[in-house]
Amino acid sequence: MATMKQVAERAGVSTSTVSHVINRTRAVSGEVRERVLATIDAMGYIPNAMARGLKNDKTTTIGVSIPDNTNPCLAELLRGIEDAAFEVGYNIMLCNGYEDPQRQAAHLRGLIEKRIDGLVLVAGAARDELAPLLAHQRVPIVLADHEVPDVDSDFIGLDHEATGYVATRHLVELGHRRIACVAGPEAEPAGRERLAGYRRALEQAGLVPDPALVIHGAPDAAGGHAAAQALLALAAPPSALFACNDLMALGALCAAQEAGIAVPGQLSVAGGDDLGIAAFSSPRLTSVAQPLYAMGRQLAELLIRRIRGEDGPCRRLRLQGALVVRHSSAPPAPGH
Amino acid sequence: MATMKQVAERAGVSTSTVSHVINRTRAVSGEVRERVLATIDAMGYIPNAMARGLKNDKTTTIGVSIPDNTNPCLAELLRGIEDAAFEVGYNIMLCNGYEDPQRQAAHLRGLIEKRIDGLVLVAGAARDELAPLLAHQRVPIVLADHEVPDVDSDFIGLDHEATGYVATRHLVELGHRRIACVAGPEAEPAGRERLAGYRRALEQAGLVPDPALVIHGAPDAAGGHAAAQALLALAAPPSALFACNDLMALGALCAAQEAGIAVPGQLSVAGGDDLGIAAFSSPRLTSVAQPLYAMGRQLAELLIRRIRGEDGPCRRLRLQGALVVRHSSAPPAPGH
DNA sequence: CTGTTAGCGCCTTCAA
DNA sequence: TTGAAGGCGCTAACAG
Repeated sequence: MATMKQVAERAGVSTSTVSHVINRTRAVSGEVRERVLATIDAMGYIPNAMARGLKNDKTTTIGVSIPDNTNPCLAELLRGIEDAAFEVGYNIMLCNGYEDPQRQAAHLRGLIEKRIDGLVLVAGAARDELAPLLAHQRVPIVLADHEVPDVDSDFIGLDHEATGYVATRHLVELGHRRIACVAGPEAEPAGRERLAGYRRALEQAGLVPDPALVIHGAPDAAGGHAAAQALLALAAPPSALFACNDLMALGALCAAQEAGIAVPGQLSVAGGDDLGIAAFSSPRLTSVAQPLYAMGRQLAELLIRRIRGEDGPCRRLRLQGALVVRHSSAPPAPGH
Repeated sequence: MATMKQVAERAGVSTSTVSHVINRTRAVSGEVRERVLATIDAMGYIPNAMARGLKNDKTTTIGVSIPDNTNPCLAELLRGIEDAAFEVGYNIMLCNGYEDPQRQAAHLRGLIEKRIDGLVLVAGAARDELAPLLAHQRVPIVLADHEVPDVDSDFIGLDHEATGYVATRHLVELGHRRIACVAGPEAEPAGRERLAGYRRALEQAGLVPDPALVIHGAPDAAGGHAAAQALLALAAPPSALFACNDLMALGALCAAQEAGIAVPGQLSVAGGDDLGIAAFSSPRLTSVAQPLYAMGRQLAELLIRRIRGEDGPCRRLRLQGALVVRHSSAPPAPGH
């Protein structure tokens, strides 16, 4: 692989001249400039970012630590980050943490060795193991969706409480009185907030939340399926159900279909992410769309602004979702 | 951020000693070793991979160029790559190419500047724009699933033809005679191969493929929905349908439900990826599971072996899928 | 067992 | 308008 020195020799100039024509950092005579450019082209010379970075103390690379890129929501977020970063010349180093503190710490260590300019952190797991690593560095960090108590980084998240509220209010307005909630694990903050929104909507409508109608489970299709199954087997089953995320909602749809319960005829279902596939489920799912892609973009943009030296107090942003009504929700059957 | 020189001064030794205790690359007296380790710890020193890489001419980073990390299949592949790479100390730089040659070329250029040790390329778009960039470098490359005519890289892909064959044969064995195919864009190699497998299964069963039963469309849920709609509106609609991928199959399920066609009662549906959500669609989807995660792992492992100097002829591997029968396929209704 | 030294490829004063 | 030279942080001969 050609080096700048080789280019310089071949073009009969000094390396500093080559450097300057590449970076347009000082005037170079037209003739010399052409010659240098020509030999760069002929040799297929491409600057070495390691050498450059060593000098300038930057890598134009940002790390992204997320629980699992396979989660459709995170995939969308990741895409937003990559797009925004690419537009301003940054690359993304992807790290799947799987909620495993050990693994996250190992990843972070690697990222610091490689001197990433900044980090987007979707901190699923505890941050305790990360603290010692971060102690001596000053890597700009933006937190995505999951806040961390004792840390003063910029934060952009979703308004989960509003999501639960909006979805549930929709069901209330349709006329439902017995509305269940298919919730994720109790330990998960996002799910807990959505559940809180669900409760607020009920209370506001003068309905007393029935504890039997809230079921916690794995935040995936299997969890939603199991929860819905349990709900439908109740002596007094709900006429509507809010699932804290779309995967659970889809699982609930599956359970209803298998139990011979018509959706939305006998059971209305609303989800909470509006995944792409939600628009084509059977029936099409009513959900609350989350601006994940936009959030990814904003995360990257904010981080890069910080990297470039913008200071000021930490930002704290909560992005709003938007209810999308489709065919899985309707007024309750007369009897209910 | 502390440097090795600072550690050396503080510990009262030379930088080479520090280097050697870090890399265990020559004997160091126990006492000195302890002292160095202690000050490294105290100062929170973390080696600079740029400097190290500049010296050793490597980055322990591999680039991954894929069309779109949001595609569930690619997300799974990506996860496999990241996992396998992480296990041996490599990081992943993610680049979404979106089938855009310009963008892919820009990404590749950036990756070369950063001197990635190797590249996993899922070459959606043309490789023509990449060739000039690669001309002067010798970056190990492994191709994933999409072959490139005039290139001699290792290749690991899926056996799409077999996928189409297996899914279709399953429908044939169920007793179906009029079997449609919901295919992706004609230009897409993977889809074309699956379609070929579909045809082979029909011919082998002595059935004459009816051109009216093959519909090309966008390879997503919307495309599958539209195709199924058209199929169901036919004077002589099919009693079964093979969708080249799960997203299309899910779209087809949606279209059938909306048309009041029972699945599998009046229409059997089989897909081709076995996405996670396929296990919980309504009804649960019969599909052909693809070993995407394993493929990602193998891709990374092979690439890293090449990076580490293993030579030998180019590998060419085709991984097999496995039929998963669920509730969307059944024998045809007596009338058919 | 330990230190000195010469680069890796690039940028950037400082001189000319 | 151009070149020479030093140094970014680290590794690896080469000497002791």
